[in-house]
Amino acid sequence: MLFTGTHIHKLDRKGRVSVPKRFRAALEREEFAGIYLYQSHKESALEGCSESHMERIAASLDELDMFSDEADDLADTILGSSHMLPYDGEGRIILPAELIEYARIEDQVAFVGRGRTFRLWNPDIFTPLQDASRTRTLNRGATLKLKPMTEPSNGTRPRAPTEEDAS
Amino acid sequence: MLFTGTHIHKLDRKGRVSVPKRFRAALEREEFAGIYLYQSHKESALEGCSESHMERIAASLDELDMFSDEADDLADTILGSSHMLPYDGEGRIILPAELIEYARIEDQVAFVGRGRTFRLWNPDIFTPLQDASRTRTLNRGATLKLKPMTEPSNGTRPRAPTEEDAS
DNA sequence: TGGGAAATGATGGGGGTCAATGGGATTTGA
DNA sequence: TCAAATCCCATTGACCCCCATCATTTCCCA
Repeated sequence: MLFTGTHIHKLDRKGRVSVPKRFRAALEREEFAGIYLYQSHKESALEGCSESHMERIAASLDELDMFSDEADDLADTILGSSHMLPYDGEGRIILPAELIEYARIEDQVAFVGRGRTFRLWNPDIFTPLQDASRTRTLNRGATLKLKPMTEPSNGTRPRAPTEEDAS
Repeated sequence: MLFTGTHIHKLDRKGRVSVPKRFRAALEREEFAGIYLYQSHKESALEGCSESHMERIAASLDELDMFSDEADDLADTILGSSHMLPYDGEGRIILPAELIEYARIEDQVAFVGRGRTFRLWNPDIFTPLQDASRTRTLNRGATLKLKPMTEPSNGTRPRAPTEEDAS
């Protein structure tokens, strides 16, 4: 299952926000009923993913040289600052104050699908960035080279940086 | 199965439009009963595809360097702006207001087949473009080089790698 | 081959259901 | 014992299920 689309939901005065039904559906096979969030290191946004994806990240970090600066930094920024957020009975999470502040979220939250992961934004910040993104894509004449069809991926393949099928 | 031909359907006052029977037939093996739509970067049109095609797009993005600017932009413009639209019992979808506005659709929608994908247009905009494009093709004396046939086709073999783009 | 019947696809619209939201009550943990 | 987290229930409005009708095409048989 993929995370797609942009869904804008309200942050209530208790700091709760509904996770879009479509995203919950994409996660319903997960053992943990909830999501993981951590600060994006590049954007004023939050990165979100499933428990199994978080395990994949941890496994990838394991493979980096254990004492490299890069592994240290990634471990700190991702694993160290990640929050495990369970749903309440209505499929909402409580957004920790630290994350609200980091992403400069006010009364609305945009859930933006990115395939295997998603991001949370203040919609007022995201919308202009998305427009800029679209313009750059157009100017760049970017085309996406599609992979050959394979059987439906279940996302369990470790993300080793291989160069296979560079069609 | 391929998407072929141009089919003009009516957008009703609830914002619904029937997906052409031929297109639904091309998708009937999909797990998700519906289509994906997103804004074309190049045209005043909407791009449409199947769930498995969207999975392919996501998988291809996964292979680009995860933190590259280009992958980011494509994720925002395709995955972030895509809409997953299920059929109702009669094979119709609800066209989101955002997409209606983007493609300047009024009371009719043209579904135009493009092989593995298709596009949605306001027919008043598409028809003149189609005429122009046909004229250009004729003047250019364009020919299409066909790929050789591969083994006895019974339709069950996974497709050979293609270079088609996601524009 | 023509015409009428039947099947199928497209369109219109009513109403029930459920996702999103708000807020009170209860429990938990420091 | 207080504050925060969780549970629970109410509200509302968008979406989806259902059915009825209309338009085409297909089929069948004279």
